[in-house]
Amino acid sequence: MEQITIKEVAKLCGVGVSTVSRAINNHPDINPETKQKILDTIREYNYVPNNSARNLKRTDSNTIAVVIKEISNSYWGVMLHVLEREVRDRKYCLVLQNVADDEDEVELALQLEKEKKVKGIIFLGGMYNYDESRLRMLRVPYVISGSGKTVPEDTGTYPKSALVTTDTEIESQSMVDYLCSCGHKRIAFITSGDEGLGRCHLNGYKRSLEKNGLEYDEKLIIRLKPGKRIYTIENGYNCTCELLKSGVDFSCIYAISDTLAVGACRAVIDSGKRVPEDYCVAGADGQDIAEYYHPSITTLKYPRVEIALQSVRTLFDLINRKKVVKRQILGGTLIERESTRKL
Amino acid sequence: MEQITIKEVAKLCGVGVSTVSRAINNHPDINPETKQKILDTIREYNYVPNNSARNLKRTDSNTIAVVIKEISNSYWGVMLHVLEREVRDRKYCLVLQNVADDEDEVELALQLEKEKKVKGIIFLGGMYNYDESRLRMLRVPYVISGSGKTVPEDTGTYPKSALVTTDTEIESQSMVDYLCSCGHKRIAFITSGDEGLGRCHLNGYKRSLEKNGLEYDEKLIIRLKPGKRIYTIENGYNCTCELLKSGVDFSCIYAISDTLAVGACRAVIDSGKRVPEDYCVAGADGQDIAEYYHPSITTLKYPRVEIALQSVRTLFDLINRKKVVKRQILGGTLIERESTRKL
DNA sequence: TTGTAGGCGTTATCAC
DNA sequence: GTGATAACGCCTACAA
Repeated sequence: MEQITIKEVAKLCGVGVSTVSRAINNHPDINPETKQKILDTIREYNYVPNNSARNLKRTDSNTIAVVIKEISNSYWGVMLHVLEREVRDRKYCLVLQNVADDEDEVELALQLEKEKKVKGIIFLGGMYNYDESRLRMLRVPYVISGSGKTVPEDTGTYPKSALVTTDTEIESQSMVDYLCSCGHKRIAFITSGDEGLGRCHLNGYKRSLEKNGLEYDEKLIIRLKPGKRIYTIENGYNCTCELLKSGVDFSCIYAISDTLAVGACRAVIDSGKRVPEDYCVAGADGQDIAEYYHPSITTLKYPRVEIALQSVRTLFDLINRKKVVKRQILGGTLIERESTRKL
Repeated sequence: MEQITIKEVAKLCGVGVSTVSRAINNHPDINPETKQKILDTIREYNYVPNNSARNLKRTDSNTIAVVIKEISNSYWGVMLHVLEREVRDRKYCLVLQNVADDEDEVELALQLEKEKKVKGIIFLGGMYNYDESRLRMLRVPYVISGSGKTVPEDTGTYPKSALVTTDTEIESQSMVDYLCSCGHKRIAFITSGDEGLGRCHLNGYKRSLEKNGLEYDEKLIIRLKPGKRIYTIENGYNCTCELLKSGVDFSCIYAISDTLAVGACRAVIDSGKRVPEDYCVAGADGQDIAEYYHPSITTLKYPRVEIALQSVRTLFDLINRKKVVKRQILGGTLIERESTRKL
């Protein structure tokens, strides 16, 4: 069975290629009968238009690209779901592009733009240490969603980019503030060892300690090695086990993701201690599991659905050349649950 | 800043387009100096080849497509991660295509084949009620991974497809067998209401009851409405709450995913009862959370990494026209944990 | 309402 | 080694 092209469909129907094209693309100027006949033939011979050829010719492709840092992270789940739905509601297509830990998201976005003639791009995760000059080369609008600190200034007539995210540093600071207010003086901190997100969290942690007049102790900081799959329960479990074994004194563990916090809880439980009686545990990001774990886990609930929603809306505003807010910082909500208590 | 094409690069360097093409594609017959000069110019002017045009011309694109039923399901996490790595190790690219609950995966695959000239396709999830005649139209090799019951017979010279999965029905049956062996006589069952996976699970459940001489009671069956995001903790929680309120008599809950089981556990706990003392809970699929939940959850651990690995290997074997096993059924492992006990 | 022809950006096949 | 040039499959003026 060979590749069937528009030409052959035309021949099969005894019409010209343009007529077939018109039938496919719902152009108005076409005889309904011819159209029906063509559509039937297409069905019968299972003709599928070649999108590469289409994109080569067309200026608009009605597709939105989502570039995701480590797609295997469960954190993106709902967000992807929302994005998918919203984009589909607007009659656009979605293409997903994973970017591995050692890949450059901007480079991939540049490719995508050329290749798929995407109308816009949403960056999910990463985007801390990007090359701004490369980023400027993107001619399509884009939104940095759920991470990153800023977005280049506009140079053209219309705004081309926007940021929709939480402020990691402030959020982490508020969590540590809360833990301090509970009476904790030595808070172990599980964070990512990278210079992007991990650094922001750490800054927030340090700031809070300072504000609360507590001493910073490097021994309480656990830096997860950058590399694949940092935010796993297993990681949280293992490093907490080590911490417990190390004999370092602490009364509370704060992890920068709920999955890590789950691991931390289990490690405490397995060591024969209790949460929160012996050690308190707090997480961040607000995944479902924090709510349903036993004990339920105190966390910072990031407004993920809201972020996803605003990202799509903002992207379409950019596409439609409307005014947009360049930096939307959405606040998280600190949710006290069973895993923490006042000392 | 305008789109720069290969033509302009050629002009800029004072060479022909074919020479530029050779430089880009690492062809051997080219003067290293010219090549360097071209590469420099490309860098300077930020030329990015248009992949649509490439794909139009090229016969091979060295990309593998993964078609995923509901990508937002956390179950796929590790598998995606493995696939990504394996494909990259073989110097191929990966494109991800989500397929929503109401979309047809085969249709999307057909598109992908034409558009991206993919060398092969891996179907993740779904693929129970596909249109076999459409599936046969795929000319590239494909592997149905982690789900589905069978794969069409080969018609051509070389095998074109393969199946790598667990046997859902048998797995579910073995879990219910186990629960029966613990002394449970009334096992509530949380499953998906669809005709694919949900049906297979239900068959296994029924078979086991029969084998163990137990009566099937429709009141114990909770069918989650097909639609978006079935496998959420929240779903498991809500339907268990209802079940508990309904007053139906049972001693054990078996849910077809670990996330559902987590929700079930929490519902039991919130109702003031204990797991496993008052109600036993078992899950299936073997996600991390089942191991780290408190209590840890008895589950069927599907060999997800193994399935992903075998899927890639098999796909590349198909691509390279090697012999392959058409149906690889990998067995799951029943892991007894804290959430169940002998009555 | 329909058909013809040119071009989109690239690669491959030729000559040179 | 290099440079024209013909495809690749589609869309869209423009002509009929």
